[in-house]
Amino acid sequence: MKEAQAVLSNPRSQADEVRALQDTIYVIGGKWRLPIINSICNGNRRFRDIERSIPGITTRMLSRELKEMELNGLVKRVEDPNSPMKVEYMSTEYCKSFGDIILEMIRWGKEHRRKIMKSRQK
Amino acid sequence: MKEAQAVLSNPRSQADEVRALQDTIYVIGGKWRLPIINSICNGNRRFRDIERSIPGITTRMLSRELKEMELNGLVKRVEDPNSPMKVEYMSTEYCKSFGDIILEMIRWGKEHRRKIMKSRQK
DNA sequence: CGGTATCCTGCTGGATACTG
DNA sequence: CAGTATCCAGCAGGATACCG
Repeated sequence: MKEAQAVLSNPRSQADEVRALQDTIYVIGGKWRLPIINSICNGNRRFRDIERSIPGITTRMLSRELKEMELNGLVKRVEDPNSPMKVEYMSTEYCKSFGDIILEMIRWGKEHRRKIMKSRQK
Repeated sequence: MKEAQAVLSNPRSQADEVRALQDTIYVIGGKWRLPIINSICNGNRRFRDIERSIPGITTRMLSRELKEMELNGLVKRVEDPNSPMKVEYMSTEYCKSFGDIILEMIRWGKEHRRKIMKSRQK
């Protein structure tokens, strides 16, 4: 089974991979984590800007996620001492480490939509 | 703002990207989809093999996901007419299209674990 | 082996209103 | 603008038992 040899890795490394996959899913779990990370990495810094950039999100969810993301070092919250109404959320290196995953997912989503469109035209 | 120019895309394409991202999240949502896809793409075909390859999953969740994945064309369920106890799940092209996403997530998970280990050693 | 059937809990997330 | 506070529903998911 030459093909199997090439495709399959040994059981041990496979177990590592499932675990790694599950870890990642855990960290970015939920509907909103990745879209928020994406938005901030795209340059949005203000609460309302982030909110507006993500269709369907509510202030409550955004608030909650941002708070937890700050705790986890995913974003930095910077409050202007002069006017507490001016807050900025900055992305961190940790935040940026999800870039490739997000890119792949965007790519997949676009491809997916293209295929749906095509099959509709028939 | 040359740097911003390079980093940021225009609003219209950004909106497309969020949408694509959200579509993808919707399709692979939940704890189990990707691990199951991964397992099957790794060559596991039998129910119990898939189950054993994914830590923490229950027969109920696996059963449910497989059923829905079959409906969505993510896997093909092949039943041996001679012995109904011999069933095989086969991956499809659609299933394989998640390969890159899974790869990136495994990569991230491994890197993440390495960093956790490192910071513990200090 | 390859699943179903029940029962149950909690958390994710939505709606809405309110605040400094 | 930048959030909090409440209230509430639904369903993802866990535990356990059972079946052909």
